[in-house]
Formats: sequence, structure tokens, C-alpha cells
Amino acid sequence: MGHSRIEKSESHDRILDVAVAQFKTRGFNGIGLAELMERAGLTHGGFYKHFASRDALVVESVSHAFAQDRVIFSRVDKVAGDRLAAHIDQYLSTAHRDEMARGCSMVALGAEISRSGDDVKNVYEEYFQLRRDWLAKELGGPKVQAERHALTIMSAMLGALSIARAIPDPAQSGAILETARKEVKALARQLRGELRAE
Amino acid sequence: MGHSRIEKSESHDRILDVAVAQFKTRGFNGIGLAELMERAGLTHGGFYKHFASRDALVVESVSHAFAQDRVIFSRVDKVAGDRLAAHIDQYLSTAHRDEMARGCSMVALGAEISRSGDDVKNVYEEYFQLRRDWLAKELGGPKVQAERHALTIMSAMLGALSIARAIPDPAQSGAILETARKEVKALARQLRGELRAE
DNA sequence: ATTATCTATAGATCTATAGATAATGC
DNA sequence: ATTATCTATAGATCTATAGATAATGC
Repeated sequence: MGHSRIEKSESHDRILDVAVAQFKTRGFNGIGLAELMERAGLTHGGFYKHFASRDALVVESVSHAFAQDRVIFSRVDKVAGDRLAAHIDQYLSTAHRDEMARGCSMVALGAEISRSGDDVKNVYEEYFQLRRDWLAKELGGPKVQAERHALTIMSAMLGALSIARAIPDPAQSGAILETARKEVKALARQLRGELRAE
Repeated sequence: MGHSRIEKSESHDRILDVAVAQFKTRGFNGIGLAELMERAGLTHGGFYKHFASRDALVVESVSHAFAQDRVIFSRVDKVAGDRLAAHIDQYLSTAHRDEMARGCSMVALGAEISRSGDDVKNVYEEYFQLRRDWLAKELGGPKVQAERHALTIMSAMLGALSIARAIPDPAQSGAILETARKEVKALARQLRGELRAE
């Protein structure tokens, strides 16, 4: 029985890690508190010493999910060469398709967030802007136009990943991702050219 | 108490209509059988004379959802003028954003379908191909390239709608849709030009 | 003394089934 | 006689709470 404040904080983080992974793979209603706490190595009784309600866990989990996304996403800045192309290749990979628990929260939780309150949606929007602004910066050129083109590229990426995950045959789904990688990279090159020309 | 075979078939369809609308707005686990049957004007006891299990209802509902999508989607062929532009304007409208129950099932149910079995995913794929092939036909040019470009346009449309639904402020969400409409139509014009040139 | 976690359980809800009721359809 | 639907309920699961237990931290 862990009892120190440090251990409680570790338990809290462990519950959030489990919740994020489970909510992303099974949806907000896809797991009960008993199984969730068991996966975090605890019993269900202690849950309410960590969260005011199940709903409070959902809200905190969405924040936690996007905080994780930020960490993963920030790695792309360390890539040498064409960061934008590297990002597209990674986002539209079969590895990303198959790892829903660690993958993009905008795709995994998008539909659930649509049904949620503004507290949850605000977290989504903040991350959306971060991503769009990064894409716009990579595209270069005048800010307003760059942001518009960034939205297009981002939408195409989210949409293609969403489609690939719902196609039954992994080979066919992989072919869709491959096509999307080529198409989106070509689109990015072309929009970048347009923006540089202005 | 309705008892004829015709009335049973009507009840069955009513249950499916309710299930599709509820699953799309609240997710597969967002509603129980009692509320569902009540919304269909029945009591919960009769459910199992219509479906072998809750799971069987989910599978049948996904088929029903995409059958409805087909009917709505087919209307675009009656549009005079630029059918592709009309389709993009309609898909990326605020009306579509706000009507999840009657809107695109690929977006509303995509994440849930990712988590489902191949029986459900096959229904999704069939509808995906129908949509992609229609887009490719509208783009014109060599089939293989047209299908690749169609995937890009379709991905951008699904992604933009998904983003717009998760943005809290309706005005900001509307601005995103407006940008996406312009961008995707411009992209369609350009890809069509490329294909015609080949 | 305080508190992080555990065991136990209340009360609501959910899926599924059993048997009754009131129509249809031969 | 058959059957579409209803009422009633069993059994599982889910959220939330109460009180016990065994550590920490003053």
C-alpha cells in the first residue's frame, strides 16, 4: 500500500496514462472505473480520492492526451532536412495507423470531443492551432495564406488516417496511406512554391 | 399494440432509424436499449424479437447508416453545373457540421468503425469506394491518377469537417469551414486541370 | 493525526430472458 | 395457432460512497 504524497502523484499520473490509452482505443464509454483502476495497479475504491467524478477524469484525460501529443509532435523539430515531409511520412505511416493509443489524439478522440463540452473542446482547439501554426511556418510565405494552406494539409492528413483505420484489409489500407503520403507531400511542395512566389 | 407483419417491419425500420441517429450523435455505447426502444415508440422487452443481440443491432445500424448516406449523396448527381463544387460546398457547410445525426457516417462513425470487426469495416469500405470513384469520375482523366487525387480531396473534406465539429466557437468553426471550402475547391480545380492535361 | 489505498456495498442502469396479452392470419 | 408487443425481472456491470487499514508526516 503506497501512502506518500509522491506515490499518490505517481498513482494519479498512472491512472491518467491508462485512461488516455483506453479512451483513445475504446472510446470514453469503452471502459469502466474498476478495470481502469486495476490496469493502473489500484482498486476502484480509491478513484474518488483522485478525481471528483468520472466526468472530471475524462476532462483531465483529454488535457493529458494532448500534452502527450505535444511531446511526440515536438520531436519533428529535431529532424534534419525537410521537416514537413518527415512529419507527413510519420503521420501517414502504418505504424501510426496501428498504434491508436499513442497516436494523434485529434483523430482518436475527435468524434468524442465533438460531443463534449467547451472545456474539452478548448483543449482540442489549442492543440489544433499549435499544429496548424507549425505547418504554416514550415510552408513559409505570408501568414494568412500559409495558415489557410496549412489547414488543407492538416485536414487531408487527419482524413486519410481516419479512413485508413476503418479499412479492413491492412494491405489496402496501407496502399491508401502510401497514396496519401505521396499526394500530401506533393501538395505541400506545390503550396510552398505558391507561397514563396508571393 | 401493433401485431401485423407489416407493422413489425415498420417497427424494425423505426428502431434502425433511431439507432442510426443516436449512434451517430452519441456513439455506439451512448444509449441503452430501453431509451432506444422508447424513442422508437416501443418497450424494451420486444427488442430481441427484432435483433439477436445489441451487437447485431450495431452491425445492422452501420449498414442502415451508409444506405441513408447513399440516398443523400445520390442527390448531388441531379445538380446542374459544377457537381463537384456543389458537393464540396454542401459537405463543408455549417448545416452539415450541425446535423451529425443526418450527416456523413464516415465522419460520425469513423472512430467507432475503426474499433469494430471486419463485417462493419467492409460496409465502410464499400461506401468509401463509391465516394472515391464518384470524385475520380468528376475529376476526369486517367483512372488511376484520378482515384489518387480523389482520395486527397476526400481526406481533406472528412478531416476539415471533423476539425470543425470539435472547435468550440461556432464562428471560428465556420471560418475553418469557409477556408476549407475555398481551398478544397481550388485544389479540385487544379487537380482536374492536371488530369485533363495528361 | 493525517491520508493513500483497500474492502464492501448501495443504488442505478444495462443486456437479456420469461411469461402474459392482444392482435393477426391460416 | 401464431406472433408482435408488453410487463416483470434476473444477473451483470457501472458510478459513487462508507468505513477499515496501514502507511506517512508532523
